[in-house]
Amino acid sequence: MSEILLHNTLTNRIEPLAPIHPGEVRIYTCGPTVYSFAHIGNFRTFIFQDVLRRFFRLRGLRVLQVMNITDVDDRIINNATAAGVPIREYTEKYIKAFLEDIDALHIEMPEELVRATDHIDDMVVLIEKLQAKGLTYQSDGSIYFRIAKFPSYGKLSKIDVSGMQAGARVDVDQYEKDDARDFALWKSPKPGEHFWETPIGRGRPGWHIECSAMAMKYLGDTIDIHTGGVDLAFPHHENEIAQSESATGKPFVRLWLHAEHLIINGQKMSKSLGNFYTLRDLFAKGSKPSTIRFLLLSVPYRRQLNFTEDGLVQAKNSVERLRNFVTRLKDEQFAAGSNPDIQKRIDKAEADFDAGLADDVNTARALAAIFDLVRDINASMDRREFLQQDAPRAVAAMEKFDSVLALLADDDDEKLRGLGIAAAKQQLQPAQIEALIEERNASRRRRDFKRSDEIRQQLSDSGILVEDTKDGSVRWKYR
RNA sequence: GGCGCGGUCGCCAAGUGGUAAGGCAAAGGUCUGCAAAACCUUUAUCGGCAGUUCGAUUCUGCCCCGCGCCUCCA
Repeated sequence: MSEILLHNTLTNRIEPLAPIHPGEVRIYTCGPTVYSFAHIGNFRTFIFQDVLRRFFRLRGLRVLQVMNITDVDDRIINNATAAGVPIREYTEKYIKAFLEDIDALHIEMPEELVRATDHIDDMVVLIEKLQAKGLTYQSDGSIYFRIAKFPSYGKLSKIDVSGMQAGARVDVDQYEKDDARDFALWKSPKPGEHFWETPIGRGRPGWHIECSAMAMKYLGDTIDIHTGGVDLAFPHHENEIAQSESATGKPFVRLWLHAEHLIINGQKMSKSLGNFYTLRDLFAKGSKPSTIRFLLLSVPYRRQLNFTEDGLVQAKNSVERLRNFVTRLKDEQFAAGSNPDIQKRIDKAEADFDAGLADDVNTARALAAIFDLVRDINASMDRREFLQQDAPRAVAAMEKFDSVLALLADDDDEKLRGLGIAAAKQQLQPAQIEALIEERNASRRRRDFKRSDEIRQQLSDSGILVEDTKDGSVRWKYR
């Protein structure tokens, strides 16, 4: 097996993965800020890191992934204040929604899902460490990190910050800073605002310190991989580096992986353009979870993904093809024996799939390997060259692929129902469906095809596809 | 202006210095009572110009176009 290569934003090169702890990859992922429902772009990033961790596991590596939940920031405070509830209460519903969303998309739970507000003490300790080293200063009760004390500032994003001036396009944050580039580690409370009483004063943590504190607490001073959306490289990740490396004197992260953004019909997603979608929006409009997952993972993560209606249709049909194939493998009867060529073919597909993912998570290549296999095996089944012993092997290969892709389980309907979303057209109960199919079977037996076709049409109108198989049995599924 | 990404078949998209994977869609066939599924066949010379080379879509330069970041943002 080839070594796993990943693009490192820090060096702008493709580099081999070399875990610090042999056999275990430690990953920190910037999770959602729970001031609202996560949008579809967020999930592009989360699905990327899910594919990444699943691939590591397929390779036999252990994964220790930490994802944070930012449950305190300006928007949350403002919204909670407006709603007249404590921030913890305000964020609860969005955390719950987030968990439901990732479950619907088959995104695995990280080993540690941690909330910022549960780690205030850790952040305070880290800030104190920076204070002790003389890297900070106070202003109006807030504590800032002095960028000038960290000479390599900018190394991740390659941004030359020397030209940044206060007032220009830089948020002066309504506080007095010595240098526009400096960022807040700790913010003093505005009147009426929620605050924590700590040794470094009253207030709340800055956004960047939370990730540094939690990442190092759970993963150590130097972590293997840190992921996030491209927009986070500056300033968020840059600031994480400055804080963490100043505090420990060690490299903070070995590999920085940044997922490109998703755009909608060629335009940036934004509320003002009216093209801002949450997952639930798309589900409500009829998309299946598996469709979204396929679409979001089908384009390699470092490539911008243009999200379109057309793309949804294509993704849906592609998933269908994969599922149909597995159904055929399991349902069809094959002649006894095994075909050595088939095993070779499967081995090749597995090797290609692995090589694709090992090449900086090239999901397009990995998918091509699968579709190649699907076509070849379908053809060999048609030619009767595919034998009984081959079937379980092919199924096992598909399951192996699916341990990374997670698209085959036909549980879309169940997931949607779990979210309280059911397609309006699916009004028939399973018992009614079975009854109609039984009537259709009877019609067919007496060759009353007019009646049988009527019934199929009726079911079709309710979103149910009826298929007659070669062996005479009939099966149905939601479309 | 700085930094970065991209422009490959109708759509999505991989890829290599020696004439281009895969998926979706479309058309025509095979199969089917009809469908569905599946299979077969058909459909590109890789934004433009110049250069390097025996040979470039793949390297270099310039240009055009799209997008992102540089301020909160996955």
